[in-house]
Amino acid sequence: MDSPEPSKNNDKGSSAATINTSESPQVQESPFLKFISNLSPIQPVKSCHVTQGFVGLNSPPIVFMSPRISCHRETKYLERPQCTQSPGVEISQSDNGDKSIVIEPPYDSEKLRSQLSLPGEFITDTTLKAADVKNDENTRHCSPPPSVDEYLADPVDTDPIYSANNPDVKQSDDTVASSSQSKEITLKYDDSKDGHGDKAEEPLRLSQESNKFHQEKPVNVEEPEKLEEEKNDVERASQEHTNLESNLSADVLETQHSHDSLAQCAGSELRDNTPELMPEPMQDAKECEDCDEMVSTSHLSTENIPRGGSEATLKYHGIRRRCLQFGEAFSNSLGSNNSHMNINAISSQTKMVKLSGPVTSLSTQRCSGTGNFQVTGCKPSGIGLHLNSIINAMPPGCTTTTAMRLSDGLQGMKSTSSISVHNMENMKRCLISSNVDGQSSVDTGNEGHEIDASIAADSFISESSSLAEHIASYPASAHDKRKLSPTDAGNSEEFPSKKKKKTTTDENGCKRCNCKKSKCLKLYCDCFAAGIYCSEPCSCQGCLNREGNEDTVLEARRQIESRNPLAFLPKVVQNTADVPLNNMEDANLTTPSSARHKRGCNCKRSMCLKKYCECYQANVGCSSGCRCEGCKNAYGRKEDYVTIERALSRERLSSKTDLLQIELHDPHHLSPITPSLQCSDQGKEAAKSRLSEKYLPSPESDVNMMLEASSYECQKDCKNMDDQLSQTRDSVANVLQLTPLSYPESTPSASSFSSKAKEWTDIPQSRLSHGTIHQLSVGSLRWRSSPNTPRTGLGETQYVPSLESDNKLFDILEDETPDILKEVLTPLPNKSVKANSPNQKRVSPPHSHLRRHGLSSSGSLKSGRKFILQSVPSFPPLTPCTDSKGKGREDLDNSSRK
DNA sequence: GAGTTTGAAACT
DNA sequence: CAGTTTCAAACTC
Ligand SMILES: [Zn+2]
Ligand SMILES: [Zn+2]
Ligand SMILES: [Zn+2]
Ligand SMILES: [Zn+2]
Ligand SMILES: [Zn+2]
Ligand SMILES: [Zn+2]
Repeated sequence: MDSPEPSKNNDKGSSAATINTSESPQVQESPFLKFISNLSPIQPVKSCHVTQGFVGLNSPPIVFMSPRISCHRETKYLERPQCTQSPGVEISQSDNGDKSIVIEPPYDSEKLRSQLSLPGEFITDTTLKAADVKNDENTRHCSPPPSVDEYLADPVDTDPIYSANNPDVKQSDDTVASSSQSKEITLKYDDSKDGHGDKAEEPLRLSQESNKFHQEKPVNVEEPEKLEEEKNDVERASQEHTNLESNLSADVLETQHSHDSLAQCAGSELRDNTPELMPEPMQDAKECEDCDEMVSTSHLSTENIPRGGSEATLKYHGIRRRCLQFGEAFSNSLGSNNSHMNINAISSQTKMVKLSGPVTSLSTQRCSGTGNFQVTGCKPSGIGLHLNSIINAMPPGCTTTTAMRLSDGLQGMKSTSSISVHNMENMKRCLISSNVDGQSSVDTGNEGHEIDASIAADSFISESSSLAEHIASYPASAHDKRKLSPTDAGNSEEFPSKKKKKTTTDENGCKRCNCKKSKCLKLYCDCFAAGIYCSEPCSCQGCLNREGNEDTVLEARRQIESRNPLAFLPKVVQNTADVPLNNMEDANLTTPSSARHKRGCNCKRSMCLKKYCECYQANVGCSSGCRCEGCKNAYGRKEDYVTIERALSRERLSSKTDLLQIELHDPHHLSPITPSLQCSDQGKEAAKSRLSEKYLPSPESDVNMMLEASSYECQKDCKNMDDQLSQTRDSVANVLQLTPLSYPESTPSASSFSSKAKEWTDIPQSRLSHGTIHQLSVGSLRWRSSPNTPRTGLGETQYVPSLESDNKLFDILEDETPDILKEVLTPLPNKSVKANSPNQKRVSPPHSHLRRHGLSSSGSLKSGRKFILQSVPSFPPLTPCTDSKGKGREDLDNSSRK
């Protein structure tokens, strides 16, 4: 599990810096190499993941059951908060693995594109650091800004987007450091991707090379410093952000255009996430910046700092990547196989985490031995820790975003593996921000750099099975140990400093539990449910969900799992369609829509317009699996979803063969298809976009569950990270802890989980591979073939066999659409909103964005639809997003209700 | 901050 | 599997 040997070697040499060095040397040479380098970080991880991945592949539950690797165990620890890093790592690993194994050229290109596009957005959103700003500027130059809104607009889906986009972002950030170069680099990547596109070789190369580059890029110390300064001026940044955002968005768009497929996937995610991020990020960013600065100054060298910023972005990227990866995997037969592998690994990892709960510490220690230094090792380990850390940071509230965050974190971890303290801090920041919702984007600015690499890596990893390996490696990372040792533990409740917030949301924006009777060992507890240990911010009474009680916690988990094996899996799953390169926007739209709850909600009075609704809280629309009454879910109505599914199913049936052929022959042709979006313009649009994008298939069945369990691991990592930080800077440490230092680790871990979960879901599909693939192709075909299909389909689709429910819905959908449309109409709100909601980071309701996109993007088509498991965090709450998003709908709901 | 509402989780 | 109870968050005031 510790597999990340390579990384370890690097790490051992020296902390973060060493890592960079090790990798950097080779990479720098060519732009391609840079791309690769970005990706590369993942590679090391890959190896690790792969091993794990294989182990855990098949049965997620197994993961819990068998802790193979000590490392895994470490990860198990939930420390959570810092999800960003760890997730990122895992993702990266997964990506790498994928690449190495199968690699699908198309995917890579897409991923890259998506990443690229995302970064810009993130950066803009985050407005975090100067670097970000620079990036933005760069991006501006490169690309036209038009679509910025779109990204921002879709707050909900943002998470996935981030993951996908992040990688790009990171790159951009790095480039930013260099300044102008960033654009070029991204472009280069795209080009390379495009050129190689289909070839597996490229992906592999990328991963390796990317690693080098990653290290190198991060290395750019100069930028980091700048960033720090800028961070100080966070407020300024916020102002700038707006500007940047526009710029970034433009950039992103450009990138996306180049890489249609990737961009699309990422875009959708980004949109969703970004909105969320936007709002909170500002606040978080400020805080984070302070922290970052502190950290950077004390511990991190300039290099690290930049990474930190990037880390945040990375988190998101990781998520995105996952999506992308999955999608890619689906598209390619090989990819599908790989996805399975990854998934398994993930599941195993998660399991490991649980089991390891106790064990974890040991494993982590081992890994941690390498500690910060081990790049590779750290990454993997970091992932585990990340999850925990992330979780800790964002736990309950963050839920939806958490998954994203986690993934991001993992990515970040991976990319930065070497990062050490700065990264950690960054991660935390990121986490926090991410937790908030979209806000994370603010911080992410810096993160973007890392993210790019991590993202790419993630995507690759996911495809191959590398994820597992990566994950395994995690534990090794020192982070876990440190966190654990310190104690995180305890922390939570007692520590005075941090906890201001009894309320669910942490300062960071992360939410914490307030359990009084459940001892935090039941799913009633958000922390426990998220797979993370309770921490400082928690105000729980009689809490047994602490690091020290690993055994107890594991037992509780096992019991619950025995009842419901899916209990700790990610609640939200995404169907991602492989978006054709052409329509990034569409992809974005799709992603958001695609995500849905596995179980669905059972709302009777809330109309799915308030957070009482899990779907809404997770920023996802209701689906056929929901039993809600009078659903008005702002993210998507059940009816709409149903109708779409039906239509799709019909289309599939009718045109499967045709479509398949088409896709095979001309994957790229898709473009024209936009129809669905256009058609859907009105109320139904949203639903269509979702369905179409996603794929109709019932989310549950198709979508796999993500594993959240891993969160514990993350926490450990986070703790370790925290510990380290604390050592170096007490004052800073305090701050971090309060905020959730989960640091980078936390996010990564989360991401890892999410990624894992995704993998799981994917895997089944992959196994089904042919079947799933077909679907994808079909989906794409659908769009292409019948732009109108959605509508027509809807009307006709009623038959749809697959759909269990909901013919009625179908009808209804048509009528209801207006509300949605309204939302859609208001495109800007999301953007504007994001920044604001201080209290919580709410993700602005996706609809507007999505729909906008759908409408605007017109063209997007999704060549293939894949179900991606987004790792939607088990906790939807994480995000702050809810507010903004929720508000719109809520208002409506309220009025409607009474 | 107290009190109410809500729907999931847990239990029967 | 349904019905009920328990629970903690979301929401309201
Ligand atoms: Zn609790
Ligand atoms: Zn708690
Ligand atoms: Zn607790
Ligand atoms: Zn609902
Ligand atoms: Zn629902
Ligand atoms: Zn609903």
